[in-house]
Amino acid sequence: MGAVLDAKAYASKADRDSNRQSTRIQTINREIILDAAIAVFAVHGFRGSTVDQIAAKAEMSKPNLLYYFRRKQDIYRAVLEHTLDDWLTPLSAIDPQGDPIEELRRYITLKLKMSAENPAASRLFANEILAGAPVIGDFLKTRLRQLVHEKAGVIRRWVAEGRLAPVDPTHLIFTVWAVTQHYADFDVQIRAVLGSQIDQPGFREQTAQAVLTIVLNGIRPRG
Amino acid sequence: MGAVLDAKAYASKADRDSNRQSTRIQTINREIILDAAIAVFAVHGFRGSTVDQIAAKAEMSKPNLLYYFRRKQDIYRAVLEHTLDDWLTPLSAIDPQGDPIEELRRYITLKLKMSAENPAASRLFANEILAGAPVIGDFLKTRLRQLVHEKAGVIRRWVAEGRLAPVDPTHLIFTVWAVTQHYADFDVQIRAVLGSQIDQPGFREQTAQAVLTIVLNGIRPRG
DNA sequence: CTCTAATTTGACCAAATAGTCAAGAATCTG
DNA sequence: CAGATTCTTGACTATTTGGTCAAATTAGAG
Repeated sequence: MGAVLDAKAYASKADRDSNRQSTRIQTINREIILDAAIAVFAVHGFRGSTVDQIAAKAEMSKPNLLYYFRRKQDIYRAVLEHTLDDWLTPLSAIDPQGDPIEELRRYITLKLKMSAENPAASRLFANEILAGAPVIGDFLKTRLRQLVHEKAGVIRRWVAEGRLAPVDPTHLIFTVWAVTQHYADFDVQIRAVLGSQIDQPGFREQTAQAVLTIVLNGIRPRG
Repeated sequence: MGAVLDAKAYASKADRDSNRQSTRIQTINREIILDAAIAVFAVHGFRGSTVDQIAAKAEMSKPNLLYYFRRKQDIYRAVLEHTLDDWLTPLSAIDPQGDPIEELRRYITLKLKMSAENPAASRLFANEILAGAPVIGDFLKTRLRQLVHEKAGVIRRWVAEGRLAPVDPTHLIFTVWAVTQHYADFDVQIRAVLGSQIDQPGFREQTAQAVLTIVLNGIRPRG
């Protein structure tokens, strides 16, 4: 898929030195920085995060970090860029030729899995959206919008063919997003309510089962 | 219900002067400040918001604002306190004696209404939770936890009596929270995807209808 | 109206923060 | 190994930010 957000001038000193290929150290350190940055931005958002925090988490001096990404904004954009594609893949993968219930089951399961395995990515988006989507706003209005319209069309066709109960396709997609995001973003709240049982093996499967029961039975056509 | 979070020393100069009653001006200005503060904190969270922003939105000088709330923390706590009770009321109101489907329909409808009418409150919580619930953590682990356990018990009984399809009660509550919060917190994303249709009259009813269809049909026992 | 207490604010301070820079250290290339 | 390049960092600057304070203004009680 490639560059999702508009490339912004030059991100670093290394970049500015013509478009030479990245060195080994550059590759390693950029990865380290992005990993540290997503953890920090996910908790406090862009405004609430500091370059020092990211540098500390990356175990790197601040000037060194700024050697790879000249400005805080550049780190932030890079992190979003780095995560955005992955986030859309599950929806893209819904297959119009497949079995409706099976496709949606797979979609929900995959989304829940991603939320569980990479909650920081989910929280990063949540923060960006809460702040008014200053960086990914255009992306939402173009790429995301188009993808949702496309997949809503698929679901609408399934409904028309009687293979799904009558349901508003867009709101169905929103509902799935809502629930899957929730388990990542509100993890602290869920932990507070459930206590230790969240760490028991099988909790994830149990969650998936419960969500699938609620959502799928709601859209499955009555016998 | 009263004080939800632990009172923290004295919030303001006025408070410190013994527990004299609030003056007219105090009442007005505290209200103005809290209104301004919720709008600011809802967008950028605690760390990302500045006292100057709040003062500007309240059309008040910063020292004047700090005359009513001595520290940024105090404003933040007051805003959360001010909102927390309202947020729980709908769940509290679920009546074990009522009709299951009717009770849940009312709960979901009310939650959606609150999200639509006061999205800032919803986003304030979202930010607090994303930041790790530093302030309301205790509240979540005590009051919220207890309330959820109680209402989960009610739902479990309904299921046992065959008045609801088999469903995990806690996950059902989480699902409802997820969806209702989503329409407030991710408003920007929803707007980006739907475009202008979100502002058409009847959109809220349409949303409620769609959500109720998905969730309720999923838990309604099959004929 | 007068006196007191409450309210308001300009000017200020210390700490935090984004970002710079020059010089030293490590790495790579031939 | 030698020279060039890349990488790293201590020390620094300008700006932002949370919070203070004394003095001026306004509101309220009698």
